[in-house]
Amino acid sequence: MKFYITTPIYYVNDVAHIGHSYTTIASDVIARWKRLNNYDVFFLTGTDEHGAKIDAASKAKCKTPQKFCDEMSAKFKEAWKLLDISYTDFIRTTEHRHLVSVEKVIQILSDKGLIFKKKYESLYCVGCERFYAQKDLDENGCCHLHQTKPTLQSEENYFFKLSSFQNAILERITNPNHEEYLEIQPEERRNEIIGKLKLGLEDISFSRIAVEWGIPLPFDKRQTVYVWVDALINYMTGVGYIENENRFKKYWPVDAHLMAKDILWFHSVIFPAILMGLGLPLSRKIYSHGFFTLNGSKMSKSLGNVISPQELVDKYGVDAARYLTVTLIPFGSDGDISWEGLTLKYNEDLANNLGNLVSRIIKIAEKCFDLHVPYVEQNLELAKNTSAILKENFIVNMDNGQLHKAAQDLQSVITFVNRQIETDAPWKLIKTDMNKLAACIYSYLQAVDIIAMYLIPFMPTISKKIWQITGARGDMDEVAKKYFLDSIIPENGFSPSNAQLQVFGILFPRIC
RNA sequence: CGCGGGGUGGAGCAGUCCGGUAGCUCGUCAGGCUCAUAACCUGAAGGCCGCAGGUUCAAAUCCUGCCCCCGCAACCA
Repeated sequence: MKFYITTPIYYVNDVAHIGHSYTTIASDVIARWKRLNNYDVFFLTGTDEHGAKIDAASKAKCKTPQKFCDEMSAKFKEAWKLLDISYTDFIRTTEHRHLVSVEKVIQILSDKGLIFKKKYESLYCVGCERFYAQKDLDENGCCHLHQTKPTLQSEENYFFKLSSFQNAILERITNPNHEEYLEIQPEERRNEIIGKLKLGLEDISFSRIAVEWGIPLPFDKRQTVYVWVDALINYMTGVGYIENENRFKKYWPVDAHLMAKDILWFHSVIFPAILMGLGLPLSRKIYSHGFFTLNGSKMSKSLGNVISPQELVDKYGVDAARYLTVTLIPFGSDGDISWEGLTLKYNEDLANNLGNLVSRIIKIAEKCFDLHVPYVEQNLELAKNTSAILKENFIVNMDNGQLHKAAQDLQSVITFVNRQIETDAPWKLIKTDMNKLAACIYSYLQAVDIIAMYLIPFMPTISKKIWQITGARGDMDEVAKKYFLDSIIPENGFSPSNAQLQVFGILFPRIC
């Protein structure tokens, strides 16, 4: 089975901050989870590089737009490398393969009579280089950003007959039985889209005359393709729409789009309309998450309160940074983030709970058996219970994109093991029953192995470290794939009796 | 009457569709344990579930009305 998942392409007028990181890490976690479940995953991310803003930004820095984009795009790649993002391909809208796709798409839509020329007159803000409706302006009729009065300008553009798709889209979004049902998560957002759709759709402009930094229309070189086709089509180019037909056939359509709520409308209305216009199958599912505020206020460059991937990694390490970013706020709703909150969660979930669990088990094994727990009996009871609890909750939550809930499931299972240790009281067994002690430690190791396997999507490196610490056998990914396929625990466990345990120091040092 | 989201113990949230002991994490307090990263385990205190009506044997949950907060502009995923 194939699974095609995407992040949005990020606009290169900004460097990666925690918002970009959130979407990208969440996608990566899901991608890794699907791989563990034996899916053939294609994971696409990339950068959006055309438009007037980029043109202006590059000129301000005395660079050509292309050079500017090369540098900014490279920064995103670096950030994703830092965060251990396992994307399959990275699409840039300035690449040749994309140019070819865009031209093709525009041509097809035009050939089908879905594109037409229209002259219109509207209020144009020179500073923003865009048109505004009266309702978008402030009480004095000025642009919010520049505080200047827009001028009345007319422009002749090519328009797309979006309006003719209204009913078709509505049907596909509202009817779960439709063969091309497009699921939108969370439900509140879905309702919002449906409500808006019912108000009616207007045809939208597909080209710009004054924007040079873009792809020229194949049939009118004086105009460039506007963002809708230029950006949304990346999902097609990325899997080989023109240049690799086999790959495209294999992976299309998109199974999951992740994005923040601001661009949900484009993905749930405009993109489906384009796809229908092209006669291609629609995407299956859209997950839209909320925005972050930092310490209660909006993230903004001018306030200087953005959090960069580098800062997060410096403070918590890659794996913890990934875990914290995607689990601190509920998926779907807006949430507030602060360094205090991040550190609190780090200490609770990772240092006190997960890290300490591994630590207490290994230390006792070191003390009593010199990291070599002898064969006594294969006690798999705890592992089976752990497995059963996770199987019931974690899997459902992951499939619904509820990453924070899946993480909670892991935490409660760690608590479950901690309780078992309290009940067994191995520190008493040291004095009374070394055989029982060995059996207990053996059982803890198996449970930890299972927890580690579920942890792989969130913490690809540390989960493997735990696998080594417990002396588990085999390539972790392979063992995990087998385990997730049939959820059977091997007869003598993942970490066999007499396995050589390892001491790695403290996995997650507490942070004050 | 623009659209949407939200108002639940000190904080942050779940529960609301499919009415019936109000749950989770953190914090606070008390106790236990000592293998562990001053960690872990147990227990307790603390809420008239925004307000007012209504339906019902029974409402946080359904209905009606009202109040308050936030997004739908902006350097943003």
